[in-house]
Amino acid sequence: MRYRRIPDETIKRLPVYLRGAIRLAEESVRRASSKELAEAVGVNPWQIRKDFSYFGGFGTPGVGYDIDKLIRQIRRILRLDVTRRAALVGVGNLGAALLAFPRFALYGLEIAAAFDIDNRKIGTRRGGVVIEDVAGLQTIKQRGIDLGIITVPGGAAQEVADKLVGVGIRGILNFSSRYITVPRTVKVITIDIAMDLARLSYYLPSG
Amino acid sequence: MRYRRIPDETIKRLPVYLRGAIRLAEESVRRASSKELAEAVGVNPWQIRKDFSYFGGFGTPGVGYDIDKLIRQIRRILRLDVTRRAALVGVGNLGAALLAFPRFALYGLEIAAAFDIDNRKIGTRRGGVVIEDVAGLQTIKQRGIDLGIITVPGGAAQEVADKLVGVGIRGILNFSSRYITVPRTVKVITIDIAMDLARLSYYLPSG
DNA sequence: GTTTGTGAATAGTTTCACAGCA
DNA sequence: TGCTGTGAAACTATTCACAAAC
Repeated sequence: MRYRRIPDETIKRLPVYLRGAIRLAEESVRRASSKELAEAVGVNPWQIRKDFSYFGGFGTPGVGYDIDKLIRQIRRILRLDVTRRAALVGVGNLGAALLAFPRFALYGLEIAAAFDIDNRKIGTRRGGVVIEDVAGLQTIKQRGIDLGIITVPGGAAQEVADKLVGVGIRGILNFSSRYITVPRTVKVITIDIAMDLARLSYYLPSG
Repeated sequence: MRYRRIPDETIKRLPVYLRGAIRLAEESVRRASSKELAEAVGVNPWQIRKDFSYFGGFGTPGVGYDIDKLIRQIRRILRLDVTRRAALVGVGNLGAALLAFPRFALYGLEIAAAFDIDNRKIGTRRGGVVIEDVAGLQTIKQRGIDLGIITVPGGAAQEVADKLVGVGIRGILNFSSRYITVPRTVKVITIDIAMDLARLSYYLPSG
């Protein structure tokens, strides 16, 4: 395998493969060919093989992929072999739902702290964490947190992002309705649910 | 403008432009150049101009883009000029949060019905709709609903997708942890929050 | 002078086809 | 024989540079 830059699209698919592999493992599947994997995750076989080839290939010719090994390898590439801790800012409806979200642990993720500005919420418990005043954001780096989740209203998003960057966060998941500006060293992934639903509308047959 | 197939990536950016334009309108901005728009939405100017050019171009050379006209045009392209109605299936934490989500109306979207299998939830009101038994899914097409939102646990996702497709839904937003198989005439957009957080981990500086 | 719209050039991604290994 | 890994080909998307419009 010669070195080539790894396509961003490949990185986007790795969690999809991980999710599929974990599910197969739960169903006690030990081995799968790229064709079988393809069926489980909805990506075609040659795409899967190509993606894995960027990392040297995980499979055995004539046999396929060992599911447990695959899970370990993808976890390692995504740096999820050690549990990643995230801080969530903004415990509204969506924020509270994420705090109660059961799926994070499966991927080696944990929401380890939650912050809000509402005094009525501060000090109360939600899904395993006690909600803190945003002033406490200062402390998150010492607490081993290196991901931020923004679930505040659009108007407050940039300010929160600045704070997160200020305390040394390098990765932000932004659920707010605003585009946020950060230094180039910080990676932002945006999830705007309303926007995705809006996009879906485009594909509908006219009428 | 010669006809060319519209890139999928362009379609993905249209809601981003719409979101940015709506925000500028709220701030009473009447006109913006591609450069100003670029700053507001985080996409570079030539990309914006190219994207708009697929639809014939919306601007005036030497002047820029009229914000109100831009909003109308993008709404029309995304077929959001008439309010789109969606049915949500699975009123758990995430489902309930989406029912209370304020942002949909801005894009001409409305969650017009919610379904669950839990008798304790059925009949109760959440964010403007009364939760119905999933058996009632049969009726949604008559009620002018043509989008589906799946917020059920992974194990039930395919079954719900089949039901939605069975009653004539052509667009599905899938929040579940499973890849779902649908006929080619149906468009599925997947949002897996845990997966996106997992991907974010990859971009973190090692340590 | 300013800013759009777009063909051409560049860059990036997917698909193919098959050599090579189990 | 069956399946992986990968160079090369085909395709798709982004960036550039500038003519045309205001």
